[in-house]
Amino acid sequence: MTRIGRRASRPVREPAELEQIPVWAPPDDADGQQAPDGTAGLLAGLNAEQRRAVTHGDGPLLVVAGAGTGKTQVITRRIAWLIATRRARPSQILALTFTDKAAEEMQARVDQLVPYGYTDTAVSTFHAFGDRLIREFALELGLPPDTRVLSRPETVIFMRERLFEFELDQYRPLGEPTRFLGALATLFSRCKDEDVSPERYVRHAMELGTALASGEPHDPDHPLSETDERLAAAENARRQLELARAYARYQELLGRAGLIDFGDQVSLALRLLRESASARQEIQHRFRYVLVDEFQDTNRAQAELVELIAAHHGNVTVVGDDDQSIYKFRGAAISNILDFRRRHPRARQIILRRNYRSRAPILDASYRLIRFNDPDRLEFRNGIDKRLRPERTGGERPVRQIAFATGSEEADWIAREISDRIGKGARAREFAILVRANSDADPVLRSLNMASVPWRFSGTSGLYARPEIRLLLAFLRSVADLSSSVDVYALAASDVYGLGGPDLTAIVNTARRRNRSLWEIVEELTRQPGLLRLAPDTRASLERLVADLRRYSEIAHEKPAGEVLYEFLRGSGLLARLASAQSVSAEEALQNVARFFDIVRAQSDLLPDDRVIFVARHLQTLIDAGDDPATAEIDSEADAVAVLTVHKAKGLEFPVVFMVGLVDGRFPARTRREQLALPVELVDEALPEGDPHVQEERRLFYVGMTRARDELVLTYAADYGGRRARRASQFVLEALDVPAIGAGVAATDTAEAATAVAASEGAASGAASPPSPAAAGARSPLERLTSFEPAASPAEPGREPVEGPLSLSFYQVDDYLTCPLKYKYVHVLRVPIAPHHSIVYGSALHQAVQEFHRRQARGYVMSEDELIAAFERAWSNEGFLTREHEEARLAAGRAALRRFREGQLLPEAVVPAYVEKDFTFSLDGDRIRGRMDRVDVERLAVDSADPTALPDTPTPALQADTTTPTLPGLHPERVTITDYKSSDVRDPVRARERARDSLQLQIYAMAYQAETGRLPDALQLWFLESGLVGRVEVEEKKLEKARESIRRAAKGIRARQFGASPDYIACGYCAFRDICPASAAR
DNA sequence: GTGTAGGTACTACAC
DNA sequence: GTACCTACAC
Repeated sequence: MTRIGRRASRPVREPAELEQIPVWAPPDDADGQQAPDGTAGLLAGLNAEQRRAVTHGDGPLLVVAGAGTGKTQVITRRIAWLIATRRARPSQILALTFTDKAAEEMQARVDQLVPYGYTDTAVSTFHAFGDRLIREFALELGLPPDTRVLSRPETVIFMRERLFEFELDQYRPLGEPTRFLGALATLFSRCKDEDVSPERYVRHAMELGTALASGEPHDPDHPLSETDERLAAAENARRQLELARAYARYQELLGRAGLIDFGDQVSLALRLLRESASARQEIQHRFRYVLVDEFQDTNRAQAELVELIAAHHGNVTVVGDDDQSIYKFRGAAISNILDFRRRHPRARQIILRRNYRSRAPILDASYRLIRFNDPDRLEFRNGIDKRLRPERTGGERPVRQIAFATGSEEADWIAREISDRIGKGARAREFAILVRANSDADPVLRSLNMASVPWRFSGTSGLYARPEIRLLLAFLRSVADLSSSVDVYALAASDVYGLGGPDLTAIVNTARRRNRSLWEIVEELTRQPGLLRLAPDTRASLERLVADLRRYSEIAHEKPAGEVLYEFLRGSGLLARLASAQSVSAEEALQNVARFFDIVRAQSDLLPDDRVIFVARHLQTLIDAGDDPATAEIDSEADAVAVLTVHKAKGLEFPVVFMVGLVDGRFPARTRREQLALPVELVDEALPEGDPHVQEERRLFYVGMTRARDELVLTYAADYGGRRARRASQFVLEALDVPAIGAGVAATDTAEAATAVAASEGAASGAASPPSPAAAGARSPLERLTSFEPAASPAEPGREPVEGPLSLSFYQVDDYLTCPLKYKYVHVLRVPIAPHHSIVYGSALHQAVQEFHRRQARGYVMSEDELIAAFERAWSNEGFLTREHEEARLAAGRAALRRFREGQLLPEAVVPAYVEKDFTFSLDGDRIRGRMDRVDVERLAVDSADPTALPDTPTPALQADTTTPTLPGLHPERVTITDYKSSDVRDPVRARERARDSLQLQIYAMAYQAETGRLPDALQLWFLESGLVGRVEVEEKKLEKARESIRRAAKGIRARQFGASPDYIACGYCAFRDICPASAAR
């Protein structure tokens, strides 16, 4: 399509001038036929249905446009047609899309069809459109004219800064007050998607409470008893009210600050149309035609907005395909499209069936698959036929499924296959590899690298995780706070200074031993070289590190953060190194650095002060709030294999598509409940008859399949590193119409995988014959990959295994088992870390309780004031989020101690036999040491000697009976070991589970046995905040498991194996996550 | 059937 | 940490 006409010099006209607009004649049809209204060119090349859709006159129109049917053509040509036939001036047309990218593309196409000067049609995203309305009518909405829009991470920071202005209890645990902020932000955003106002949410929550009070009759079939059901309902009502009020407060605080969030861009526009009659009239009058792309992905609020704008004239065209609705998780209401005709009985419906993209076998398989979503499909519900008819015929290849033994074989095979075909003349850009989740791409990318196949991966995050950016962040944090040893350590150990080995260990250990920060020690070392014996090159690097940090700290007071950062990049030689390296990775790193600079600049602009100390802190808060931009992508036009998620692939097409990792649990992904879900009563969406999650996953699979033009390959493996063999995705079976082949689908080696390929290619349906299950007996790759094998990670280079006995505390064992690298940071390198508020709180509580017990042993009962004074003496104000947070924790601690003291004053309370009891015992020649909080030794009455008869309370109702004679074979006393916990456990079941799984308690049991020759009877965790106690009996089986864990840790520590074992959760809580090269956090 | 232990995954994307 | 599933014991 070529551009025609020239930009009109005339200004935009008022509606009254409409009739004077000169008729713009589009180019004629190629065959010379001219339509009477001069629009033939616009209709050229369209099929009959498309033409009908484009030339639909007034009134509602639903265009059901399946994959590859020319949907965008229809919308853009319809816009051009409406203009060309003078049904509307360009500015009277509103076209709405979801993404900026889609809006841009559509605008470009409209520009090609309509001459310059006529293209002031509003092609924009819902959000951009809403934003424009909000600003135009800011006065009506009571907003300042310069309202700023907060991104999601920014809303989290906004709430964090005002955390104690919310009335929260359940959703602001003091041990981790920010824990639910992300979930709250999601919930509030979902409310806006679903057009639920704070008032409505609060009303709903109140009604839950009233319904409870008025007493609904108990359903005898309900699984819970009447009492339990009432309790659960009351708890739910309470929580919902807490959430609803938090939502109302959030809106109130935003309003007060003159800010809005993304959700508001639509919901406020909606409110404007609802509440201001004049604004409504004006807007309805302004837009005579409304067109919506991807209508199946609109949420409730967006659909409502469209309805209101078009309510007056009903000129609304929606284009979509219910089978491609894949954004339910962000509010897409498939009922919008399913119910369109019910809401608009006069609506015309046009179905586009001709598919210009895919060959017949691909369409057949896709259709077979999607039919499994019946009856919850438009086709079934409205009794229509929307099966796609292939326009591209000939040269068909069957859809293939290929099974592999392992994920790496799967990835290798694909890489080799693509590489071979490129060798035979294919272009890399003809291939796409679709994954369900971004993380599924890693093995594929590795294999493509190995096969030297160029690729581009469109991840949407990961910038801050890049090593070059982590280094810059560590630098900024170091300069902002020289006492941050973790960051100074990361900087020292980086390539820039190259420190390491025993010298660095010695330096760090000195810092820890002398209770000083790493910076203080390195700084002292340059002034007093005699402090430690160090290698000359270590000394030189240290001098440089200290001089640099001094210099940068100095200029950081004068210059903005961006300049300091640039100085570092230049001064350290990093910039030169990256710029001169001729590798793709260096180029990428450079671009990532550039991107990071943009962020530093943009965020600096928002702050009242743009110097490092403020910018560094702000950036960290932003990262903690979940900000995670994409990494740089070099040359998106390059000839490379596209590796992308199915979501990202929507709207694209490729000659050859591989869908990988197609196993149960990955695709379909397993269902996960939202952390805080909007109550179903507030969601105005009819439930489908089938499983909504599986249906959405099936639609996603359908979208993936229909990206393929000529060839589609579905692959999966039995072994993705887990212990269990994986089963093929049900979707593969549905699409290819093969019976389920159950577990053990994988071939045992690549030769067999190749057989599977051959079998697939021969079969008409493209189905593979099920390969034989993995050979039994021998250790499977599954086991080899996942079993914890210290030998798997190499010992520290240049270090001999530790000779002689180790001395280990429980914390050392526990840290090693969590992650060997964490063990190294904490116990070998001993990098000093800033105290966490939970540690401050826990240790103050402990100290107060222990003092109470010590005095108690001497016959003195501390008064409440004395106990609390002891608590406050042990307090330190480090690590708390805010002053309010610290106050809240202090108050919680005082309350816990009062409760604790009262329990101890009851007549049946037990006076502990030992407190703070140190121990050491030997296990396989290693020394295990530690300290027990509390040991109780109770004399038992004979008839109470059955320990299982004891109640689960912290103060067992037992009478000490000194006259009871000792019976042979029976312990006349009952020994209980207690560990006090300050963590927030409010559920007795949880308390017991925690005790059951506690390695610490098992170690205490062993220690007691080693010292006294007998095992204790019970072990318990005492949660001071709730007063709950989780208790377990001692069992040999558990003890042996605990010994096994200790041995495993000891073996690894002895061999100096400190390879990281990154874990999603453990990394998230690790103090070293910001500097750890292996961190899996975020 | 019920309880326990062990294994697994902690999305997808955008304004 | 935790929700959920499966296998297995009783």
